Amino acid sequence: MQPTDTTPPHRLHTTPSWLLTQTAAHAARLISAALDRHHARGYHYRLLAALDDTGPASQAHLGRRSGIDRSDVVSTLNDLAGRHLVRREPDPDDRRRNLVSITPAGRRELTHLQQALDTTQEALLAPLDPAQRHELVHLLGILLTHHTGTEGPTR
Amino acid sequence: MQPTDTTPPHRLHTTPSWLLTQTAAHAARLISAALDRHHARGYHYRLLAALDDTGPASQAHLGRRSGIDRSDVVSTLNDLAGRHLVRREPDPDDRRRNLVSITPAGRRELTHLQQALDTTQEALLAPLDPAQRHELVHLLGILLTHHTGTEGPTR
DNA sequence: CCTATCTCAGCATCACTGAGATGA
DNA sequence: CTCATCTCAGTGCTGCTGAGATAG
Repeated sequence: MQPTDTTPPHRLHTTPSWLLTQTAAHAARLISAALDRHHARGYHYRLLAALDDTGPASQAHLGRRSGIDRSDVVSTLNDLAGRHLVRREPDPDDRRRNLVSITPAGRRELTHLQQALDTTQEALLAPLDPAQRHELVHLLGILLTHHTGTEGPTR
Repeated sequence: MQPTDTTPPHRLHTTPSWLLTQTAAHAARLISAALDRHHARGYHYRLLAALDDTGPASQAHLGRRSGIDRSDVVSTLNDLAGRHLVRREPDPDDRRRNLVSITPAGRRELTHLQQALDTTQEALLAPLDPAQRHELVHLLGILLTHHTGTEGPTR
């Protein structure tokens, strides 16, 4: 076995998209591990957070707010409702809709998840000083608003 | 439909891991679309690039160099070999191994893919000026080396 | 015996598509 | 009729695990 085995090719090492996806993959691993300890996945957190942020909403609305596909909102909500973390009721004003709201238990669970994720953010950004963290968030924000504005915002 | 429908929750808008994974998702979309026009996927490019960078190698070595799982190297190589972009031959010195090398056609294909990806990088970073691009690459590089050094390097 | 390599089969998360049923 | 909503089923890419066969 050669010693220089796991070195990534130089070509990739300076490619922005490579750095981006690799770093994101590491972040996702950290987050996935943290959520796993609470028997949750990313979608669970994102829906609970969206509900807590904006109050009860229809599923379509929730999906748009949390960036989760309409189809995945359904099954994730099935999970959450099964654990009594959210409540699903028909909207009296529009019977096509389900009005989804977070339960007290859901809010408690969200608090736990939030704490776990805060710790994870810290671990993720450990090697950066505050100014660098701010700069990173700033740059990513520019890219994200540019591309969400350019591509498919509503979908 | 309310006008403020697709606004992401503020909680997520300043979370580094959220920005990271969202931006990476957009990058992946762009890249996937670009590669699709050449009937390729990310794994195809990464293996061809690794082969072109480091010359013929065993599959296990290739997997480590390109960060692709041993299992996925196999099926991706099946694709590439089927299109005559790589050649697989038994290693005379170690009959457990396949020696994989890139063919001239593979090198041509890699050139096309590289051009498509270069264009995509440009589109991805469009809203950033050169200094900002450099800074982004710098910051991501710090995070990546930190976490690849901390977590599982060999695996 | 133990380890490395190659291969196949399967699972998981995230993202997405298509289609049907219901109701506005 | 058209459109939005909710739901189910299925696909795809990336990443990973387990197990078997082969060979060092």
